[in-house]
Amino acid sequence: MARLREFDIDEVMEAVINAFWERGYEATSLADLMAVTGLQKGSIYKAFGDKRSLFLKALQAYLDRLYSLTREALGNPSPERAIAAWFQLLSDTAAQPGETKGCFAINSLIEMAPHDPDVAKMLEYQYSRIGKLLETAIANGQKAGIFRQDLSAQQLQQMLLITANGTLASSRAAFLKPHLPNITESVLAVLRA
Amino acid sequence: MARLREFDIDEVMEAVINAFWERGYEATSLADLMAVTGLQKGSIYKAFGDKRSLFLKALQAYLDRLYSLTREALGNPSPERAIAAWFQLLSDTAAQPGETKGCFAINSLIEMAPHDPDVAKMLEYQYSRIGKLLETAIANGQKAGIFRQDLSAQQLQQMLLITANGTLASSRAAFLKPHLPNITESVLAVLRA
DNA sequence: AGAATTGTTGACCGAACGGTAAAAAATAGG
DNA sequence: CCTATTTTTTACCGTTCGGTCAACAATTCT
Repeated sequence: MARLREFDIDEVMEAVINAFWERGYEATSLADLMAVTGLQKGSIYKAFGDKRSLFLKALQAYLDRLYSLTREALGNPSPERAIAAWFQLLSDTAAQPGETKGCFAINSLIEMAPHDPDVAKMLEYQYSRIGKLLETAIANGQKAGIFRQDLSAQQLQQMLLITANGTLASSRAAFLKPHLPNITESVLAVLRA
Repeated sequence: MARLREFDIDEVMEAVINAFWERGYEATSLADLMAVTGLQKGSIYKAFGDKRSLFLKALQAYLDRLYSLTREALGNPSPERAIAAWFQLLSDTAAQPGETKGCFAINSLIEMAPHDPDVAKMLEYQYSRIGKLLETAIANGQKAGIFRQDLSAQQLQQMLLITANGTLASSRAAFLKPHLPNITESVLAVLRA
């Protein structure tokens, strides 16, 4: 009953995610967003609301996609392969050769979580649901006798989550990227019984 | 032979460090810096140059102080106590109760390292010199038979550095802080032979 | 064809940004 | 006391910021 949208909303969202991912919220201006999307200011506001709303939607889309991929990886019936696949997933998204985008979630955690309750809540839920998947995989490994049992599944899950955060944070620095490939095998060595 | 400065330059630098530490480079305006220092714009420029120069000086001062404290902690003759003291130091600076400042170095790594070569170089050197101290402490523990030897001192050092990064990054989120106290003992458990 | 509705465009807004310069104030030496 | 020098203050600059609005274009239904 009216004029129809001229752009693909998913394509635009993808471009927006990449922009915020690379430069963060503060350093990404509306002019930048116009450039990467090819849209005018008015169209962006009509479709997504103001800058902050757009950012929150972009972050949520990123988190959902990452959670979905995490579930696939950690769903591997072999606990060891599940953990390895998960770390491989993190490396792939965070440390693509030539780029230093890191992880949109970690970047946002550091830039915004302390001062933006909405961002903090989104991330808290993300860590909660991923932590559950991780703990299950670890507990499976312990039951099978493959993983060490002197530390609880919860404790190991917390440590792996922190290590993952470290990997993702470190992938923002070109000079730390060479160290990252070793991490997966070190983590697995540490997990083994 | 002229008018003398009315403020203590170290006190002002301390206030500037805290401001950039808490909110990052982009989100800290000159108005903010004037507020926390009690100085006028002109005085800031006269004493430290423009905003970027001031930031670089603040970051460098922070890095030097943190390196000095790290050397003390890792200088403990007991390798196990050295590592424990170092993690305790990181916790103390990053996770003061009620605050979520994290680590100025990690915050800057994520916000600026990918786009600011000067910041990247400062951090690269910082990681290099701290990595050396860490590797020495680990190698000492291995020679003494206290630490595991199936992974090289270099590999363990890389993993501990990444884990430290994860701890510091995670301390920016209030909801992750409860997990941090367990990390030190987990790390030590993982290091032991 | 015309009315109603929605998307696109581009000009525009006030506020905040980082940065500058000239004037005023304060010190030290002659 | 006067001059030279440096800091402090204040007003001001051009630019960019996020955000708005009215005019125009395009589509669907009657």
